[in-house]
Amino acid sequence: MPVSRPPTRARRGRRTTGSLTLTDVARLAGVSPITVSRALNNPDQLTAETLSRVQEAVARTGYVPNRIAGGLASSRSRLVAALVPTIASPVFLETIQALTDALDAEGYQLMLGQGGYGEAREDKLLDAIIARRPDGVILTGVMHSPEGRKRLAAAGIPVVETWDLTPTPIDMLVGFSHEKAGAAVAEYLLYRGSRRPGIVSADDYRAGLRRRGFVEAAARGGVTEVPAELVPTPTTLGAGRRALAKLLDAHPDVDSVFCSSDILALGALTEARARGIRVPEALRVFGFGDNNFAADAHPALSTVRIDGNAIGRQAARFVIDRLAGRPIPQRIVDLGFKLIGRASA
Amino acid sequence: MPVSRPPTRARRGRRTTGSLTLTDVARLAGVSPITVSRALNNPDQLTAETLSRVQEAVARTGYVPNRIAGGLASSRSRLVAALVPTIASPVFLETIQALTDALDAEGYQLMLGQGGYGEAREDKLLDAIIARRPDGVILTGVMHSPEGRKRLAAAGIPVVETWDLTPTPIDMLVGFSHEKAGAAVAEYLLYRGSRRPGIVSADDYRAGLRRRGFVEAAARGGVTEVPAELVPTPTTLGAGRRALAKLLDAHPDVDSVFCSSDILALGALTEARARGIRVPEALRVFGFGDNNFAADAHPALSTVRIDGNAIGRQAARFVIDRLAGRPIPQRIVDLGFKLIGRASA
DNA sequence: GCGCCGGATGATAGCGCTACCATCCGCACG
DNA sequence: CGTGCGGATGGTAGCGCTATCATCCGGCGC
Repeated sequence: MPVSRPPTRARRGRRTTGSLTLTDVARLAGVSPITVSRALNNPDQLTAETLSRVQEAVARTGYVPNRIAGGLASSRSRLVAALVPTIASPVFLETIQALTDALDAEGYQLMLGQGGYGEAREDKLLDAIIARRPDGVILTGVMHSPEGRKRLAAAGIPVVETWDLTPTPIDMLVGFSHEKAGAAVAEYLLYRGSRRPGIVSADDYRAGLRRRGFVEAAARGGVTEVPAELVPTPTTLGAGRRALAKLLDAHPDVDSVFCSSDILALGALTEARARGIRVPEALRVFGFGDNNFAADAHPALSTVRIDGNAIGRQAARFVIDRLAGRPIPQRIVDLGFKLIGRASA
Repeated sequence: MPVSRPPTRARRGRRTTGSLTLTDVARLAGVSPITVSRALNNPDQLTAETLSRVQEAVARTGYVPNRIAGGLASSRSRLVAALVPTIASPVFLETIQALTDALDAEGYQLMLGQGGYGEAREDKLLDAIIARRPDGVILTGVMHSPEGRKRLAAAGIPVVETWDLTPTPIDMLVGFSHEKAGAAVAEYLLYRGSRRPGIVSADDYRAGLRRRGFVEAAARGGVTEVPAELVPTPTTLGAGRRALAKLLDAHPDVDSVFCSSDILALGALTEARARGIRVPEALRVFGFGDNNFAADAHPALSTVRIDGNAIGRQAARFVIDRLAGRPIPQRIVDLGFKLIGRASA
C-alpha cells in the first residue's frame, strides 16, 4: 500500500521571527532561560554574580523582554485600561495623568479608550478592551449599559469606577457626591444673598445630578424655580457665553449662575464683561472643577474643587492592591469636594 | 536501586486558567479551532453556514478572543503607543483624540505614555513601551535622546514623529515649521504697526523655535531687540498673567506680545484688563494653537491655527498604511499653519 | 473516468515567555 | 557519615492563539 505523499512530514508549524529572545541572552550569559527571566522579574532570587552576568548580556545585546509573551504565560498583561467619554474635554486629564504616573511606577502601562457618550460605541469598545486582557479597568464617566456592566463583571477584571458615587458599583469606586456638590453651591449662593439663581450646565448625566442637588437645595431655601440653560458636552468657553446670554435674555432678573464646569463659568464671566454686567455685584458666577485657570481669572472664579489627582491615585492604588492580592478594606471611597470662595461669587 | 520519588512524573508544566478559549467555542460549534479563528479574523474565507454556526457559538458563550495570545502568535499586537510629555497640557489633546478614533476604526488600541520632559524618564518609558511590542509608535514633543532614537529604530517599529518638522526624522513625520510660524506672527505684528514687540513663551524646545523665528523676522523688520519672558511647561493662564506683568514692568513700552500658547495669551488678556490696558489699541496680543476658547475670548484672540486633528489623522494613516504593507510615497508631511486675525491683534 | 483545480476546512507546530516542580549542592545536625 | 534542609538553578510543559502546510471534496475539461 504505497503512499503517494512524501513521508517527510516536514516543515509544518512555524516561521521564526528572528528577533532577539530571552534564550539568546541566556546562551550568551551561560545560564538557562529561566534564570534570565528571574534576573528581570525577581532579581533578588539570584546570586549577585549570576545577576551581573545576565545584566551584562542584556546590556550587550540591547535585549528588551517581550511582555506579550510574558503576559500570555503569566496571565498578567500589565496593562490597565482607562475609559473616558472623550479625552478632548480636559475634565479628567488630571485624573488620567495621576493614574498614568502611579501605574507607571509599578510597571503598568495605560491603554486609553474613548467611548463617546453612546452605549453602542461603549459596548464595542469594551470588547476591544477586554480582548487585550487588561489587569484592570478604570471607568470615568462611561459604561452605563447593563449589558456592558455585565460583560465587565464576567471578565473577572478589577474595575474602578470614578468621579461619582453610585449606589451599586460594579466593583470598586472612588468619587464624590454630585448632588451634594450642587446643593452646597446653592446654599452658598443663597447665603450670599442671591434670590434669583440660574444654571448653565452641560447636558450629561453627572452635571444633571449636580443640577438636581442645586435645585432641591434652592427649593429648601425658598426659591421654587431655577431657570437653566443646557449645552452639549464637551463644554467650551463660547458655549458658556452664549448660554449665559440666552439665560439673561429670558430671565433678566437672574442674579447668580451656577456653571457645570469652570470653562463654562469663564465663558459666563466673559459674556458678563462684554455686556458690562458687574461680577459679583450684579451677577455672581460659580464654576465647577477648580481648573488651573480659575484662581487667575478676573475676577477670580469661585468654584468647587475636585481633587482629580487624588481620584487618579486612589484608582491606581485600588487596582495595584487588588493585583497584589492585598485586601481592600474600603471598596467605596468618597473623596468629597470643597467650595472655593473667590471674587466672582 | 529503589527510587524514593514517585515514578509518576506527573503534572509538570501548567496550571490552566479555566477561562473560555477559542477551542471551547470550536467544540460547541462543531468545527476546528482554526475555523473559529478565521470566523473572527477573515470571515469571508468561510461559507455562510459555517460562519453563522460559529457566530452563534460565540454569542452563546460570550467569548471574547484573547489578543495577547493572538499577538504572540502573529507578532501583531494591534497596539499603537503614543508618547507625549504630559497629557495635562491640552496642546496635544485634539491630536490624541483624532489618533485614537482613527486607530480604533481599524481595530487598533492606543497605549499612552507620558515621558515628561526629561531624557532619563523618556528612555525608561521607551523600554516599557517597546516591551509591549506595539505595531507603531507616535511621538509628539518627546524623544530627543540619541540613545532612545537608536533603540526605537532598532526595534523595527514604525515611528511617526509629529508637531514638528525636523531635518532627520527617525522614520515618518507630520507637522509644520515652528520657525516659520514664529516669523509669520512677527511679520503680522510689525505690519500692523507694532514697533516694540515682546514675547511670553514656554521654555520648551518647539516654543524656542517659534521664538527664534519671531526674533529673526523682527530683526529683518528693523527691530533688533525683543524682550522675552519665559515660563515653565505646561503653561497656565496664571503664568501668562504674571509673565506679562513682569514683561511690562521691565519694558513699559512693549506694544505687542506673542504668546507661545493660547492659554498664556488668555492670561495676558486677563492681566491687561486687570491693569486697564486696552487691547489691541495699547497692546496687541497674539496666541498660538487656536484652542476652542480663542474665538470667544474678549476681545477675540488672534492666534496661529494648527490643525491638531489633521496631524492625528495623518499619523494614524501613516501607521496603518505601513502595517498594511502599502507604500508610503511621502514620509514627511508638512501640514502648515494659518494666522487667524481677530480683535486682539 | 481520471486528473486537476481551487475553495473550504483541518492538523500541527510553534510565538517567547513563566508556573511548577525537580535537581543540585553545601551545610548543619544527630 | 548519613540525612534533611534550604537556597540557587534548571527542565518541561504549556498560556491561547495563528502561520503553514495538508487534506478533502465537488466540479470541470479532456
